Amino acid sequence: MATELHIYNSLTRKKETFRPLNPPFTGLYVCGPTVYGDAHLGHARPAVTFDLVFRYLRHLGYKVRYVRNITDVGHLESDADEGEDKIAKKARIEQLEPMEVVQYYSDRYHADMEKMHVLKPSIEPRASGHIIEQIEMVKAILEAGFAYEINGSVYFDVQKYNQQFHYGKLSGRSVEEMLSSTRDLDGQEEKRHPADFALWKKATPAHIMRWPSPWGEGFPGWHLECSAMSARYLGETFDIHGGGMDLLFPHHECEIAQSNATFGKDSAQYWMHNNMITIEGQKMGKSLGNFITLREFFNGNHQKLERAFHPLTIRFFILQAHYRSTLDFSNEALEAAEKGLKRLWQAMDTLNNLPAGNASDTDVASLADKCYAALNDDFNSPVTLSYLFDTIRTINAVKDGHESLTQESIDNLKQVFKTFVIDIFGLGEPENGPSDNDQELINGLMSILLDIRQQARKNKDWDTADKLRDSLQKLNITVKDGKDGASWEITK
RNA sequence: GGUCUCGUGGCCGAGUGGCUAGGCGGUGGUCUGCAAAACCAUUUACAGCGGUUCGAAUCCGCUCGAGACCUCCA
Repeated sequence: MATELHIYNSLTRKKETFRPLNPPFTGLYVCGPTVYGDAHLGHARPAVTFDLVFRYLRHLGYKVRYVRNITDVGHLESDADEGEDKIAKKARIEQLEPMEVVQYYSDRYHADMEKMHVLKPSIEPRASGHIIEQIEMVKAILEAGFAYEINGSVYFDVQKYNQQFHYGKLSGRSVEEMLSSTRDLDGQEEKRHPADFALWKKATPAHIMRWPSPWGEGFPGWHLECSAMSARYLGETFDIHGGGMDLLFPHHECEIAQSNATFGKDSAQYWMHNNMITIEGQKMGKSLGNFITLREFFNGNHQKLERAFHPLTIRFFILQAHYRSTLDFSNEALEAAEKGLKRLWQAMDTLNNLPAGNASDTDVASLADKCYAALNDDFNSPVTLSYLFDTIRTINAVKDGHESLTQESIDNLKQVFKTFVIDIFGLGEPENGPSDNDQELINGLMSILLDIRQQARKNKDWDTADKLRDSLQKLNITVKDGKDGASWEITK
């Protein structure tokens, strides 16, 4: 049973015991979104994955500084010189100021994240706010001799770097391979080597987002921002760097190179990569155009969606798979997730009203240990959930009088469920219903209606009873007849 | 073409040398005026072929299939 946290490190390709550099402080950096469109399901994966990491580390007592950037500049359409900045392109199309685009989509991103119970990071820096840091880093790399300037742009000299360091250590590639396999792209004649990448790009006259620099007006390269901002807020070396698997190469490989070129050492100890979400067996991504935005999931407004799904269903769906596995989207899978989540919520409800017995038939004390062991094993959320679901069977058995639990056991379970479901998994049932006053009123009215219906049922006046039930159903209120009278629930 | 990952029951998904996660669906049942909901029980599996082993879904090899990265992508 793992009592210490183990993390799969992409850099070493194995699970390692987590040992922060300066406990209890822990630094976590995750590559955030480029805000030029609404976030889609794929974006939810790293957000939820690293939200779990953030929550769990905090739960374990670490003082976590979680930095997740917003890319608002420097992210080119292609790596070639002629590439257009994604933000600027969107701004041009929509006739907006680039920062207007950034603000608009950042706000929407935040709203989506909040609905999915993704906690805000400790710091959410924007690339455009750290131009100075990036210029300083370019200077340092130039001084160290690992970059060259040409026509107002600065490129990282991969070959030279590779003589002293290992370019490709993260992605398992060699520079020689890259030479032979790199495709020919237009506009690369400036580079000395196809694998070289831009640290600073000269702005063409048409380029809107530009800043002065020692090399003339331009803008920073995409890979640079994460290196500069992580160093700024977490130091030259820090604990965990996360992101999607598709960023492993070249983005993270370049980050490692930049850090080594600047500071002579790797930035992050542990590299974590979440796997992709697929749709019909293929990666869901911007370039393939097969993505469904989170908003579309929330309102059901997409051709491929049979209906809307609650934000927390999306969250549960993601947590039900291990973060390093691909996860295939389908309506059926989401419906299954929705029902599973409901079962979880219902059990927690049941737990609050469970009658205590004199003895416990089932040992529930080990539940917490098992859950911790699963999470300590590289954040294995699906196994943790399976333990909780096993326990739900016991909870229901107690409710039905088939088994019994002592008050102590029940309190223990309440604590464990709260800890894991709400605190760590962030799956607390939302109370987005009416305010307390309104709720009291509704409860009172419902109680009157159900009384009337009960009376009708007693009189075998099925017409009245069913009419009441059907009318309430139209208001999305489901009446459930049970042994001890009827209960109701607002569905939707 | 290169690098890598993966192929688990109707579906989604864990596990990873022996003790058959879990969810959803299906089926049977409890409850019920009926229904719904809920609950209980139950069902089928490890792509194929070889090898290692007392024993493999789990290790090795091959075959077939899928995907990711190599270009922007979470």
